[in-house]
Amino acid sequence: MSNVIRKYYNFTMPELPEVRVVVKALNNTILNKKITNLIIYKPKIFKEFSPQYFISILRDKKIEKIDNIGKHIIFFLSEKLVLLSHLRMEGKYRYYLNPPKEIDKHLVARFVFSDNSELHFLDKRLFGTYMLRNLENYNKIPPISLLGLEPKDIDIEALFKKIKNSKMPIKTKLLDQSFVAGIGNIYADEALFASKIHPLSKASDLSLEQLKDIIKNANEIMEKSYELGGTTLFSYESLNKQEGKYQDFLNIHSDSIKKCKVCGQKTLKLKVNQRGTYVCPNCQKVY
DNA sequence: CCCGTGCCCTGGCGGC
DNA sequence: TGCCGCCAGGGCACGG
Repeated sequence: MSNVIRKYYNFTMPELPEVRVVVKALNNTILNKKITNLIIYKPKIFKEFSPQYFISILRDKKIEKIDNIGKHIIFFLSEKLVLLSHLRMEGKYRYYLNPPKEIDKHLVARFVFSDNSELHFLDKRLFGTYMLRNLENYNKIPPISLLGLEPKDIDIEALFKKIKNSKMPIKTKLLDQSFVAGIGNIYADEALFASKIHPLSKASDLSLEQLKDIIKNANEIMEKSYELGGTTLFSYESLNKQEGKYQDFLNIHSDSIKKCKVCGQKTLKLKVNQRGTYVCPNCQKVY
């Protein structure tokens, strides 16, 4: 089988539970603080406007609320300003009451607050993004307007209509944020494993019941992960390096899981849509 | 419209 | 030990 990958890597990125953990921590930390300065070290991730514009418009704004839609972190600021933050693979936040003098080499930007505490954004690969929006338009234009609903909110019947004619593998659909928001590579694998459905199953070949099962499992798995502080492998950390505990509960998406926890047979690592994909070929059937 | 491919970016790893 | 080149991936642009 040509799509069996023999090299093993352990990478993970923040998905919906991890983003929710970060948002919760931010709400507990920087709410109502006023930004007095923004210091940008890596301008590349500030999109659509110049870094200077970000600095000038964010200065003196108060952080009124932080929320997320799918994997996007949304900072609601005073004067109807909205700042979108996407962590992508390796973006992370750290908060300092007393900021260190030494600058981390991966430091992208420092938000300096009026009490002299600071929120730092770090990103090893500079895949993260910042975008500016306002309260009126932030959910009416991309990227937020393109997002589907999160598994907990989604209408399964409507979702089923979308895959009726889709020849794509079900895993590819689960990773499509306009189909369902928040599922990434780990939880797509975990949800499909829990549902005993092979990731390469053609989306149109699944029944309504099977789709219902996948979304229900995805929601339950991500909810449990959120309660445990998310999955920490290598790349992800919540605010201030706090680690999640869900990695202990992963059933398939890990290089260290060599044998299926259910049937004991050897697990496989495949590529689906360019994404590393873990599967139990015995438990997970191709439809 | 739907789908597949390639790009972005750089740390870390395999290979020598 | 050190250096080189490849690989990881979420979202988007682009082309068929």
